[in-house]
Amino acid sequence: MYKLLFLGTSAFAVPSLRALKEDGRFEIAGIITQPDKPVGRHATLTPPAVKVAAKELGISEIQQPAKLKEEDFKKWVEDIGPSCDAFVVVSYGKILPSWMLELPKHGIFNVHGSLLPRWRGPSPIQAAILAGDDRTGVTIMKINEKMDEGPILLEEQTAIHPDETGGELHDRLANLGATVLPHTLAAYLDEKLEPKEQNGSKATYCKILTRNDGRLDWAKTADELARMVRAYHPWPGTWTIVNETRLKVVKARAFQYEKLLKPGTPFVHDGLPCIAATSGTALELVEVQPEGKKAMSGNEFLRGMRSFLRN
RNA sequence: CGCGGGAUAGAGCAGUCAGGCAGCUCGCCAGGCCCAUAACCUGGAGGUCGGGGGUUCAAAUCCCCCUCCCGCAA
Repeated sequence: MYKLLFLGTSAFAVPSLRALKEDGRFEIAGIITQPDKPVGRHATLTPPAVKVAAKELGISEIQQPAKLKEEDFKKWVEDIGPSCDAFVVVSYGKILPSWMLELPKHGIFNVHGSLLPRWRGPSPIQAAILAGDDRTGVTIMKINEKMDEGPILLEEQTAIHPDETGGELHDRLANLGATVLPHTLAAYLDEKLEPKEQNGSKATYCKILTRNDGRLDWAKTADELARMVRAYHPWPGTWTIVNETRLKVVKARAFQYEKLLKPGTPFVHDGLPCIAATSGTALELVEVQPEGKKAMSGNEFLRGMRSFLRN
């Protein structure tokens, strides 16, 4: 059995953790995950998804260092690390210091949610949909000192469905990664697989997303905006301001609209709420969520908020 | 005690400030009209106004307490 340490935090990592745990070839010696964090309106201290899953799987050795250079943690990992064959990192959320890379016998491995070197960075899933890519996938790579630049063990492709949201693709890639991770890692550790260096000249990059990135910019075309709504659902979500109130856009459809309206102007077309974009395009608001309200169809939104019609 | 919005018919909302017949746009049911309808016309059913207490001749509306939902922020 290969001895592993698993580093992960969010839901994306859970299927991978589960797959390794349930595979007979590996032993999970411990978990490193982020500290419990205050979450939601009442700032309830909430454990990360990986911690919850680890407990379910009966893994008791769980480390949650706030900083990786913390004395106690460093001592712990330097003690256990060299006895491990490998570490596996899946959406852990912290950059590993170089001294950690040398600890396990055969290195540290990562599941990344894109076909590297395309979409290096922290939001590859949203980036792929936003860019209109028709294919994406997961990459199993060996971590080196540079972010997402390590040699590739395996890439598993999948088509992006035409209406697929970021959340849906996230879940599919999490599972896809989990199905290929155990045998890929085992093959490498068995010395049956030679990693390939990435072609850095083909690299593209994505940045970390915040809620502010979800503000719809009506100077773009409706097609771009519709892709953004799709890519950013449910995180970080997309929104705009209508009649001085914030309106989340959950689902939207782009269409051609020849009348000249200033970008950002709300109007009603075929009984549905729309907003003018640029280049003769407009976005139909299929499903929205006004602040303080639950999500509702565009139809329902119009029925109540008829001030939309004034514009 | 982080800031804020909300709960009224099956859905989305107005009415609350300033107490006085429970409303609007839809949906639903029945009928009519039409070559036709997600159109139009007529009629109808459907409400403990989130819950509890208080003030009042009278409370969706004013006062106190509680529950639940949501936006922001972190």
